Amino acid sequence: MTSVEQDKLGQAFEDAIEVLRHHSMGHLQYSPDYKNYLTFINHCPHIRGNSRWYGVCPTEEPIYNWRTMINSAADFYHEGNIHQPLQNITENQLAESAVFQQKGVKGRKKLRLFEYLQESLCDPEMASCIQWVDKTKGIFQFVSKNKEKLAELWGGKKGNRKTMTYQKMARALRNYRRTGEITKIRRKLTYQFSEAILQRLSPPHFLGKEIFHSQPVQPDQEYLSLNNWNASHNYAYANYHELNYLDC
DNA sequence: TCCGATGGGACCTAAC
DNA sequence: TGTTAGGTCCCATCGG
Repeated sequence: MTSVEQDKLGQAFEDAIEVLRHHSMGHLQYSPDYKNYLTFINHCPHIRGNSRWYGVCPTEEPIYNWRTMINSAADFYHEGNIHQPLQNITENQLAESAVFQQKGVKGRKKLRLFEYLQESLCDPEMASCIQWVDKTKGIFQFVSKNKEKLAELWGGKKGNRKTMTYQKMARALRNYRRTGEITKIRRKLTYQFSEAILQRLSPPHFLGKEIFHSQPVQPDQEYLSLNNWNASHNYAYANYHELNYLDC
């Protein structure tokens, strides 16, 4: 890495720290700085293992659901409203954006399956259908007894003609393997979100700081630690192209 | 052996 | 009109 690149890297990280300071002060904003932070963290896994930076991460959960925030903020970001502080957004706006209003709203993204699963995982009422196995690693499991119910709700949300079944939903999940967004764990009804998806849908501190640790993969480990995800799947998420010049 | 879970090919649909 | 994401159908294999 050249000195110029090092300077850019340092500046990016300083920006990231500044964003986290804003978060810890309760001034939650989705800004390009925060996006840069996500980009930076994703590209520089060695930084994650540096306990020096843990101190800047707030431990308490924010008032708003972080995933909803990110979804909403992403919409505003894409729509060019990046300078609008999130605290100025009404709860209705947040809810509307989180659901993504898949039909008839121009510019809204369709609700994707992994987003629906994330929503369900954060919904206590859905705990009988789907549960976290290891939230920090993004591993979740369908509840055998009620997995069909979850599938039906997903089908209903999509407005499918026919009843969605777990089998069909699992088929859709398998398609995520091609992109690396979700992989199947060699355990019954168990899947794992990719690091990119987790970081897109939730900020690191919301998932717990374990996400930053470099955990050695045990030979008998059935799932990948998040820090080994990219190495295993060579998956470059589209949002992270900005800092490609930084050779972390 | 049974049955649920899993895997995948092929094609279709709808939104963008 | 092409691409993307997901739905649908169907069949094979695996494992408890």
